[in-house]
Amino acid sequence: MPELAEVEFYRQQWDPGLGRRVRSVLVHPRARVFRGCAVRALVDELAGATLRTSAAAAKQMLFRFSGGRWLGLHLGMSGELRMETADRAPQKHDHLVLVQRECRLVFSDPRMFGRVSFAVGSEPPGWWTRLAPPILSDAFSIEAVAAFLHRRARAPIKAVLLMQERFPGIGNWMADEILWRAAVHPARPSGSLKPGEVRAVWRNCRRVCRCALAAIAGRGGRVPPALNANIPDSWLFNHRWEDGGRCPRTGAPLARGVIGGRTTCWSPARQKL
DNA sequence: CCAATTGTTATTTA
DNA sequence: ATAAATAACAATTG
Repeated sequence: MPELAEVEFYRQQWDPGLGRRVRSVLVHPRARVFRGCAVRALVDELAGATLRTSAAAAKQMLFRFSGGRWLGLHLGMSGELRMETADRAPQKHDHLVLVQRECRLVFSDPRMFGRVSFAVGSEPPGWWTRLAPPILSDAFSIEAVAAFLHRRARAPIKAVLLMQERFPGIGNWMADEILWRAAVHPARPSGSLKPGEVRAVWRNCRRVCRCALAAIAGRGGRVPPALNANIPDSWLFNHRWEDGGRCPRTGAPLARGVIGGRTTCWSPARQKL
């Protein structure tokens, strides 16, 4: 599930643990989410460390602890972060639990497409610093987008929007939302977009990221009651899975199909091939 | 039993 | 050789 704004939402779930010491670490060490991770070192090094800061970028999260310890988390398809009371025992899919005095910080992921990583050092790990420039940064320029679409000219625009090396944090629903707003059919070859359409895609990448962060991750620490409770019905988001769903702008029926290997929803009335 | 799922990556195909 | 398409990963739900 988690894309850019959901990842930021889940990052905030661990905020109650900031500035507090980790007393012990509970893991399911054989779980797939630990592939490539030194679980033993993670458990030994995080026990006794204090959670200092956290950050989210793209679909990644990075938690910095005292002593130059870094915990990286990716939520995959079904991951989530929760804060639980101190006495609550880990559930079946709770692969990593940081036990603090007042609460427990839980990473849970039933399908285990997510990932845990751990590193020690004075600088953030390379996988973090090498992430593509954020869509809401100046580096995400229309020129960079146009060049990227040109290089992937034969691939459907829907598939290209899912490429994290240029569109960090965009996932299936955000890609559909962007193309719907830009009035571009998801199956269009990227190289066939006219300059005005490239501009519309670029602009709506930024707009959807900004609006999704405001609606899902909240502002100034105000956390929404439920993950997607604040998404307006004027978005495609609330209609894309409805049976007989209709385009909020035209009222015409929505279409669904597999494009770029992913289930895709679009409004044929707005988005023409 | 079959098909579906808001992600990523290795492998195969063109 | 490169880019695009496909399969695979795992668990759960309808």
